Amino acid sequence: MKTLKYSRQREAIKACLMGRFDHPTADALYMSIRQEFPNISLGTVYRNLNLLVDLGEIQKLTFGDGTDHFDADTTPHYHLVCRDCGSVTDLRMPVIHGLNEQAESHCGSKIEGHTIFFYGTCEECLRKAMKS
Amino acid sequence: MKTLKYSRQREAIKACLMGRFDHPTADALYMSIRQEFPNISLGTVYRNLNLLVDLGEIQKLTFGDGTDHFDADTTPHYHLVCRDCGSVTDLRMPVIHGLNEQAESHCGSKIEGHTIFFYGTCEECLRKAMKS
DNA sequence: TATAAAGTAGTAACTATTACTATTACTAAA
DNA sequence: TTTAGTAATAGTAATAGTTACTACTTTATA
Repeated sequence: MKTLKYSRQREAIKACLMGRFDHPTADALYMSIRQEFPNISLGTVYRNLNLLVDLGEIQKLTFGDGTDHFDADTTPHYHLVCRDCGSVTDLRMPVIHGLNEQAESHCGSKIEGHTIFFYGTCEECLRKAMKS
Repeated sequence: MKTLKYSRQREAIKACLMGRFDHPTADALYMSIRQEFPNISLGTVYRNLNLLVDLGEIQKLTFGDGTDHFDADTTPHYHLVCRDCGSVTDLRMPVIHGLNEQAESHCGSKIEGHTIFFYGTCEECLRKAMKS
């Protein structure tokens, strides 16, 4: 089996993601990290992000804007996607208790997890719309 | 403004999607429709699917397997994605009442809708796993 | 240190999707 | 019914996001 070996790039990627709460895409993260590692490769960013997802240290968010986003917070929580500006924000709402079990009771499948994405207009865009 | 004009291809795409419940991708649908329209173009399938989505006649499902799936059922319902075989099935579970409002009460945003995807193992894959 | 294995940068390749363009099909009015 | 106007199509090229490949570098171990 392949044993994981330390890499400065991977640590930087992880640290960078942990330091921001805007659920960046691989490319957005790449842009930030280039300030520290000017010639890091986009492929390295993708490879490490996927590796960290496989290790369960971060999670990938896919919701239909055409690109994957990443989140360093792996505790269960839900997201709001703004239809105006495309931003992704955490909802400070408690997770729905027993939802997997509830769904399972309606079918013969084994359910292990779920995702919820809410769609609407974020606070900032609402404020902007007010002003104009 | 552009007025919608009848097209046999669009009707066939819509009819084909309404006739199946496996939430096909654009390409899967293209394969079926080619039996009726041997030289329909994949671009035509994509364009019409997106048009039908914009008209609210079908919905697009994006959940992280890399390709979009389509569903002729636009009434609110939730989906199960099988991690084994990749199939997408409808859950016969009632929608969670007042969930958008509940989420809205936890933030200053305007929420208009949500999607839920459950992940696990579908009935068929469970059965197969039993046997082996 | 020397060696083996994992990781990287840079680039090419791939996949899903959209855009473009010349031609065809639909629709409504004459 | 023709005809004129416009939407839709087939076929192909282009794009975006992501993954794969390869020669070289870094890390871990003895």
